[in-house]
Amino acid sequence: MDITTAPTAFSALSQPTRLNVFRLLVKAGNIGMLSGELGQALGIRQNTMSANLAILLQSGLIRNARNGRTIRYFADFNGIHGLLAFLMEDCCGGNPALCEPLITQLTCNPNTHKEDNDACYSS
Amino acid sequence: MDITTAPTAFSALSQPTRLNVFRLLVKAGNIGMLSGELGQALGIRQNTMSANLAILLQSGLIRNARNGRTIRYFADFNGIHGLLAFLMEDCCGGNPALCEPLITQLTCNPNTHKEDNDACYSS
DNA sequence: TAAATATATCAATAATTCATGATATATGGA
DNA sequence: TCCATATATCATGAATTATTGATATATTTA
Repeated sequence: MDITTAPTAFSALSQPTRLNVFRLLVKAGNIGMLSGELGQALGIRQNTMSANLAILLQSGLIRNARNGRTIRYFADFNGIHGLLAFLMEDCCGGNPALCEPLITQLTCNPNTHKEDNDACYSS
Repeated sequence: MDITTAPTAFSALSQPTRLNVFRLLVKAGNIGMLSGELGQALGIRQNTMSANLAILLQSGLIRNARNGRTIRYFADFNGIHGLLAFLMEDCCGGNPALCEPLITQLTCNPNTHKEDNDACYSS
């Protein structure tokens, strides 16, 4: 993530439908949601949803996987982590070593093995 | 922060100059930077910088304070925290109580009293 | 009060983005 | 092979956004 790619990612989140989609996918975690489910949940027409999902995909904040006729979308926690780390770089008075693990915890990643990310799942 | 205000904040970060400004202010912490310093640091004309600062101000991600002829700008860590908390709401499999303190730590707030926010400053 | 400095506002044009209707592609089932 | 389902792509017009030159406002100093 750098100054050329980060604005694209923030732009992807700057539109209400796309932000709603993203938040639904964050909540859905590694279960994800189908394109049609997202459209139905948010009351968005098919082609509009498709176009907005394409913009989110290109931003690196979500990913997808086809399964038969359906395509399932997921939040991409690696991409989210990269974006937030870039945004908050050198926060806390220029001590990135301090903030980095906090960002990692914030964006706890259901795509990784559970044992790599216990903070996300332990009580 | 809600679905009507968050897109405005992400839109504010979706433009390279404004994202550079924001990151400089995050690094500057409670020292902040003058409008003119920001323009000089980034090579941006005066009125363009003023317009972009106004957009960031309206987003709630930065704040300012006039001091004589100059106006000093600061990252608004309360606003940042609100935005990221909204973005990542119910992350980690729907356990907001788990993620909330992580977001709080991520956006450690130099505006608050040090003793309220030790994680940001202790080694 | 007049000049200088720092920043904001205005008006206009150029560029970008958005939702939509129509259509195309991909897959599965009869 | 034909049809139905799920999703993507295309072209277009409307709306929004960005930058710029010019000018205005606020503050300090002479």
